[in-house]
Amino acid sequence: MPVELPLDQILLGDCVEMMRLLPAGSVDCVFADPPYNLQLRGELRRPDDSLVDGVDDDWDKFGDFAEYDRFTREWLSEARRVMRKDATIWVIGSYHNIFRIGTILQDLGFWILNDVIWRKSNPMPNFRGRRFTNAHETMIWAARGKNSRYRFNYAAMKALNDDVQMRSDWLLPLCTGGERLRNAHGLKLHPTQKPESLLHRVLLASTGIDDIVLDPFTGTGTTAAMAKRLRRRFIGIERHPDYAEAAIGRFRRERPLAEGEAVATPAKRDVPRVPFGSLVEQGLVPPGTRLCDKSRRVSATVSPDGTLVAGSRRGSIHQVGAQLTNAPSCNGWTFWHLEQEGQLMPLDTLRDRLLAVRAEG
Amino acid sequence: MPVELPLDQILLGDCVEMMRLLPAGSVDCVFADPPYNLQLRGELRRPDDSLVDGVDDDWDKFGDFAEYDRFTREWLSEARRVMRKDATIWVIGSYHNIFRIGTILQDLGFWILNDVIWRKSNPMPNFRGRRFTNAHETMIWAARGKNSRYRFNYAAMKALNDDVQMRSDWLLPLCTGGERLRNAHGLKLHPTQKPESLLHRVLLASTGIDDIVLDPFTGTGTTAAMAKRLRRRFIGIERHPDYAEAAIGRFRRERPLAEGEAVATPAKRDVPRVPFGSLVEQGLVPPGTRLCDKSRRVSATVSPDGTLVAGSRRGSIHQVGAQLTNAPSCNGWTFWHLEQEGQLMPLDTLRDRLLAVRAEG
DNA sequence: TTCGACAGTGAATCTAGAC
DNA sequence: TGTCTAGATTCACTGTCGA
Repeated sequence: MPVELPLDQILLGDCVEMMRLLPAGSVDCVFADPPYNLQLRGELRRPDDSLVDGVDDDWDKFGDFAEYDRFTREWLSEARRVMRKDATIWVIGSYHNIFRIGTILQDLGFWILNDVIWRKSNPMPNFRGRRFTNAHETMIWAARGKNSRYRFNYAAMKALNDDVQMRSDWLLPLCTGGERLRNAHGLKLHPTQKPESLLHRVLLASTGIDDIVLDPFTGTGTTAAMAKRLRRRFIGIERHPDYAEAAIGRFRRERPLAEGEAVATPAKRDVPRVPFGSLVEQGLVPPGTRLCDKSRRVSATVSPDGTLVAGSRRGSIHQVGAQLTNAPSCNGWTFWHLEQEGQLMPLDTLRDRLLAVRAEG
Repeated sequence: MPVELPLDQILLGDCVEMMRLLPAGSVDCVFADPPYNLQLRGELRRPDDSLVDGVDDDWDKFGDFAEYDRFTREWLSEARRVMRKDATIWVIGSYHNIFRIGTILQDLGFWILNDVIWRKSNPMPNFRGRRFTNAHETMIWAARGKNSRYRFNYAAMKALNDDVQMRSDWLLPLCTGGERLRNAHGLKLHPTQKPESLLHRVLLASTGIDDIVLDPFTGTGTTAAMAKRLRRRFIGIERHPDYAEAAIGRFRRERPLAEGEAVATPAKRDVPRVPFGSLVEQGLVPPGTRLCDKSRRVSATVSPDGTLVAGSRRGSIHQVGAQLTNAPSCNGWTFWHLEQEGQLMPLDTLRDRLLAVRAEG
């Protein structure tokens, strides 16, 4: 058994084998982004006929659920051994694998603290229109055991979120632009590089300065870079020589923030956007309601999906308003009115009411 | 075996036993809000409502997970039997139980379509400041099997969301105010009554008018009420007499939307088909018209029989479009454009016009 | 320099109906 | 059950190029 921890290094090799070389109870926090076990069946094209570059790498191929479960149990068991009693672990995944990971975490004795939703501000759309846009990924945050006295930097999280408690859903963009590592041909080096903002928040929430962070699936080293920037210590493991090399270079280039430097970058405020459909769903404008314009010249009926119907016309509040008045465009929020106690009230007013209620909550 | 389905009824009893009485392949959609086995009032109850022995913190013991898993496998297996081949199921839960449910769904052969996040606009804050505010619940939406040709009302969902694709994260408020059922003392009747807006969206997304919806854990009957309002058929099961009674009363009081008012935006596939030839016949696109793509890179001439000719190529608008772009397929309706007053207009727009004229005539 | 048009792209389990 | 084909299907953002 080695007595020294390989701090601030990225080890090349299989994560289970490499973790076996680490002493028990030696790390404060684990962040893991394991293969998702996507099962893509064929090629997918965008409506403009361009090809989607899907994840078809060998490292994401598993025979069946049993094989994936075995793999998951193995690396999670080893990670648990390496964790201090009060350490916590983050695991990120999608619906393909996250349920299996959550189950195994619980079975191994981890104590789930939160499931945190990474809401992507710019996800890939669903091109075939057969499902909801897959616009999020799930992270499970768990302590080593039920009685762990884990670290949660409550005040830092609150400060980061305009002085209200940080919620379990985080709105963050994908890793794009200059942050994305590319090879000599300009192609992305890794198909699933995570954004720095995500790891920044994870480490800020659950670790302290000089804490030891382990990432058993380092990839291109986003965790490594953020750990160094935030003055945490880091141990990385990566099986792929190309990824490991890129991560090592990235880690070396990264500069730690000056000691004591403010590290809280405020969260991007979620701009409230209210589709007309929300007013319908939430009962402020029930389906079947009759709307009319200010002068009661034209009218239309509200459908359950928030469209208006007027004779054979159906469409959004804006579209139907424009059609009925033969105008090129129309602001349905101010055009359409609701009768309440003999008074006509524009939809706009109702929307303001919904926003006011939300702001209170 | 009964020959008649107990439609628009709420059955009092254990959901597994009651589902056994239903014929296989008989329902179109299942919505289930199973018990979480949270520790309420210091008691931990098993799925069969028996009290867990000993201290009140036993949920982490493997034995209890095993018991919950057994219960979950049982009711999900029975639900699957009752589902039509193309039916879908929704299950809602939190991090306490949703990972186990997701794993078992997959193991039973269900095919996950989305995990949908209900983001609560007004969640309960975290009082101890030891975790992130638990501000969401997770729903899993799955088809009965991998090859199910399930229903997804894409156009209705898009309309509901201001004409952009509905995402997998939904912002909706908790069930409060007048919607919340209360007993004679003004106390809430059910600890986790779901908001009507949530079920409104679920049913609008995944069912059609007159579809049969099953809710094996009816509780106070939000699914029942929304099914009736939206003119779906309903089968409910509830074990607790107080809840069943409340749900039955609520279901009886609920009024369905008028026929037609319950209709949402139809899928484009369901709109009457217009052959391109009829645009030619009716003079909207006279024979000899020159069509081109959006960027005017390729062009073709319209024949009297509605085929296109480009050099030596002749065929349907789709075939010629595909050939000229070397694409495996092509939607001629959106690919080909007509020049009108210097502007390029897709054939799709002309088709919409023809349909509108027909509807009025 | 600035602006607009256009092209490119991201962890994706992505068709339906007739024959 | 398979085979064939008509035709349905995208959002937010970044970067480049040309005027």
